[in-house]
Amino acid sequence: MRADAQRNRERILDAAEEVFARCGASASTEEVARLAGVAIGTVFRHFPTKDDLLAAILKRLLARLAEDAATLGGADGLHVFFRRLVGQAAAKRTVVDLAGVSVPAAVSRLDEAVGELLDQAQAAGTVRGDVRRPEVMALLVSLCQGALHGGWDVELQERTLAVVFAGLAA
Amino acid sequence: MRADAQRNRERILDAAEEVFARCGASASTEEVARLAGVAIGTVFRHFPTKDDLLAAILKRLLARLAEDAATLGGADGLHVFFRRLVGQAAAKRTVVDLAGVSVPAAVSRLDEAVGELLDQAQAAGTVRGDVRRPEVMALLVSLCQGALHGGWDVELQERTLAVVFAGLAA
DNA sequence: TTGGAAAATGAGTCTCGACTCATTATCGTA
DNA sequence: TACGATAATGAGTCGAGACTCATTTTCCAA
Repeated sequence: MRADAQRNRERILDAAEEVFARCGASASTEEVARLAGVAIGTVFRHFPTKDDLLAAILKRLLARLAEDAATLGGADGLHVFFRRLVGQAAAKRTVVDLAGVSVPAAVSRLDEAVGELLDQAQAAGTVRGDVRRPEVMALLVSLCQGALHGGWDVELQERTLAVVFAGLAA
Repeated sequence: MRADAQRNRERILDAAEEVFARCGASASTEEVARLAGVAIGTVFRHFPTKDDLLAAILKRLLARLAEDAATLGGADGLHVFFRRLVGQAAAKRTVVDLAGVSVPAAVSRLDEAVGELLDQAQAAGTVRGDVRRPEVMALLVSLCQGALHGGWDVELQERTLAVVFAGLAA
């Protein structure tokens, strides 16, 4: 790949991440091109359809989240991760919006990272033993959706998470 | 209002409820008109914009939910309501989709009904005393969103709700 | 029964956004 | 440097869906 093409590809991904984070997946490709400083045709050369572009940034975001999760651990790693993710949900609409576009590999990596955090929390006794990964992911996703659509303030978020944490511990 | 106008208004509302439940708020007004058996112009005569139509059915749905909640009560009324609502979330996309369209009065009636259920559950000791209405609503909304976008099966739903119920009780 | 107001009709307008492609510009190699 | 391959450009096409309005139909009160 030529150097200019490589450079533009990066610019487009960065721009797309910002635009979709701000306006959700319904933002126009035109807007992405404008922010990236390239013509609309260039965006479509790199990503033949809008879905391809969405999939690409979703993949990046999920990979970043998995990485982030991997740096956490110990008794309350899972709790920290929950709090962090839910707190960002409103700002990063993208992850939350994208029920349609799926990136199996990236999702499963995140899934594993969360499983790891869960194992550690259970070993430390912060989370009871019969809780399994699927419901933890379900709760995480639900809370992110809820936070995004509900516009929670910090206190409500904390109170809501407190209930869930109590449920995981009880 | 003339009799035929009244009749068509009802037909349109019923059709809209079904169409938006099936396809979400992005379904076209044309589709609603077709199912209602009226011309597109008739829909716009009754509801000048698509948002007006969405607001109208949202109002009906919320009123129905509030009514439904009012018939429940006792120690596990809140729990039954949660299970019922989350179970329907995937089928009734409409309520869940509609972050944008708001119908304050209808929402606050639902809010009150849930508050009533919460009071009774707390009186019965099924839910601990320091839990408040806002986080209960937040959890309810989150779980509906999660169930819709995640496509949960019955077991996952039950396991997820079990964690939340434990958190409310603990 | 009938006159006119209210309502319904549906082809047409308008906007918006995804996507195309002929043309022009840029890169990297020989 | 020169040249062909690769990439960028952006005006234009296309389809979809919200909304309009001149015309026709239906209702109902006198």
